[in-house]
Amino acid sequence: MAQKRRLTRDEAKAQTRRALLEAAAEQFARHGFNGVSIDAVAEAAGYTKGAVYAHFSNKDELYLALLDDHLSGEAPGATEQLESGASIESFAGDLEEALPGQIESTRDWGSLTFEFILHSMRDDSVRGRLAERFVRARDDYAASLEKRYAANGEDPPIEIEKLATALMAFENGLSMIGFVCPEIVTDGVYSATLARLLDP
Amino acid sequence: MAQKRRLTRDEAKAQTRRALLEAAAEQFARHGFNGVSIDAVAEAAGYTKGAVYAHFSNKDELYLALLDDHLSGEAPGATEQLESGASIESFAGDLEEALPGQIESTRDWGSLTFEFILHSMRDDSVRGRLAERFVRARDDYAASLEKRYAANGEDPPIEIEKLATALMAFENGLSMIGFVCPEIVTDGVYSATLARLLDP
DNA sequence: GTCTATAGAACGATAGAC
DNA sequence: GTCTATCGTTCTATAGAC
Repeated sequence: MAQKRRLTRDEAKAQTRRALLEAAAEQFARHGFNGVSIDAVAEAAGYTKGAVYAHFSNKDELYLALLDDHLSGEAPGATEQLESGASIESFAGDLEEALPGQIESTRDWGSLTFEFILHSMRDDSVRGRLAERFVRARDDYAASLEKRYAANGEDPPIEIEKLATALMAFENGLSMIGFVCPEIVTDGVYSATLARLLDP
Repeated sequence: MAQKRRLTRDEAKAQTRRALLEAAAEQFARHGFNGVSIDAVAEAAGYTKGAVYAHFSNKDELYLALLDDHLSGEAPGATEQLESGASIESFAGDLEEALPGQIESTRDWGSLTFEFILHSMRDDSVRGRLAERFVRARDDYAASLEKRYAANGEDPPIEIEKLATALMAFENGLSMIGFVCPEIVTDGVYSATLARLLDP
């Protein structure tokens, strides 16, 4: 309660909105769209249903607002490291070390993404928005790879865009498997596969 | 109505069960687990709730039965081809050709799978059962690979279990991306990556 | 007549909307 | 906080196979 009267009405409104969206993100990620009630979102944010309906006309709109938020935000990426030009082995090893923690820390983000993917299979407008984001991610990835190989004067083993797609597929797939069945995602799966795919 | 009175009780029961499972598969794929009521499943199959609860103790069990049904019917996939010892390139090429059709034909199953995975992330007993299936699939895959390399007198580029996990991750991830954003899953991504990963 | 798969009403809980 | 809808589940009655 440092400043009790420093927020204008609009600021307070924006703050409430943000709190509701954050709470919704966590709840949706944890329990799924249908598994979450407006009540639960409101309560998690420290408000009541009334606040939710003051900001979003219904549950679907809340969801779409969340999607937009999600899409404009940054995906957790390792791009800088890729471009740094460190050896493939050390790069892959670093990533591997970070993986278990990352799976845990990005669990919400990941399952929210999966939630969106699922929705996108049933709603074409959602699918389109998500697809745009995938294309952008692929292009970013490809650009990083390009830089990396150029800096080292090496040639990629597979055409660069294809390699980027393959890496995205592998990473997403591995994280999906890791959620369900961590016992088969043993030490070294990630780094060995990455090294194998990236090695010139 | 060819034969009105040729079904024994057991036959009728089995037929009902099959009809319920088929209806459930379609409904779940189209609307998601939480988006489908037991009533809807029953009606789609031409029965009522009573029939559903006579065959499955609850909604989760219905879902699990669906999973078992699918997984047991799917096992004979690319396995024989893998073991046949054909060259990696022709093997990968064959699979690639089959891919677009497969993505389309398994679209329903794909979204069901994701639905299941998401569900399993939120329910530990479901997660455990799904994880068992993943382990078995990984082991089967690894055994096929083992046979293949042994037959050709070659060595796998990565420890065989890790390779199997990586392939599963890649395939699942690629099919996921293909659902949302087919434009980045260009021709050759699958076969080139597969060849790269399998090449001794 | 007995048994049981199924129909369908009834119940308690919970949701979204306002 | 209320109102209405709907859900998963349980329970009971019944029709038809044995």
